[in-house]
Amino acid sequence: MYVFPMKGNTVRHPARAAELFHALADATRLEILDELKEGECCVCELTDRLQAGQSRLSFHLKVLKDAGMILDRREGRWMYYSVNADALAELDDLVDSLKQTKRARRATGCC
Amino acid sequence: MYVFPMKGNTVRHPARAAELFHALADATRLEILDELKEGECCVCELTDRLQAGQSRLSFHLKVLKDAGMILDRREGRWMYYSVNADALAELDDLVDSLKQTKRARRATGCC
DNA sequence: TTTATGCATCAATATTTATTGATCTATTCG
DNA sequence: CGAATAGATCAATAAATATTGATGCATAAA
Repeated sequence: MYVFPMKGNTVRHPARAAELFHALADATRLEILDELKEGECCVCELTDRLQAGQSRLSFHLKVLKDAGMILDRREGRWMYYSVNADALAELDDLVDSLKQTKRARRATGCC
Repeated sequence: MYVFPMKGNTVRHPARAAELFHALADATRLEILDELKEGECCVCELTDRLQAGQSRLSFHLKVLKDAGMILDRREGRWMYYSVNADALAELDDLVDSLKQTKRARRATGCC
């Protein structure tokens, strides 16, 4: 399981980077994120919008949540999910690190 | 299989986005990319550097190549692999699109 | 033209991930 | 309280991925 903050790169944290990318490596999960980024939303609303079964969505929501991509919040009997902005920032860092050579990383003193 | 250019976002191309993220969703493949970004490199050198079997590396190199993440070039009996800069740009676009709301996309006229 | 090398590909297997329907839990409302 | 609802979790199965060793195909050297 991940621990924030995870400022860093794929060299130092390949397993964590893989987990984050894995969470994004599924069309259903990307569609969930596309819904959530419009604003937080409960599962029953997602089942309507994405025409997907409840247990299927719960499964994918769990993958996203375990990877830290989304946050959840209970309100009565509803669970509201939302995109985790920290994870998006982490993703930016990871993608940047894919572009940096060792030399560049040494230069910036990062990792 | 992907087709460049794939300027766009996860909303329009969730399957392609998933393919690209999937290619990155494995620690071995990330380590391969970390090597390749220092410069192009043949398989036999990767087996040394990553202490991994040849067929295993060939498998992962194929995943990366099919996703468009890397390019290959034959020279004599060696295959040289390198990072595909276009794919890194595409990845940037995808990550950006994860952050954009529909409203924002409409505003920029992108997709 | 034989032999060796680099690497792709295959076959078998193991492991992981995804889907479906069923069940369980928590919460709310009568 | 009991009934209804939202959603997590489980069990069974299916499907996709990964690993290993073997085989095959080019290229190159002898």
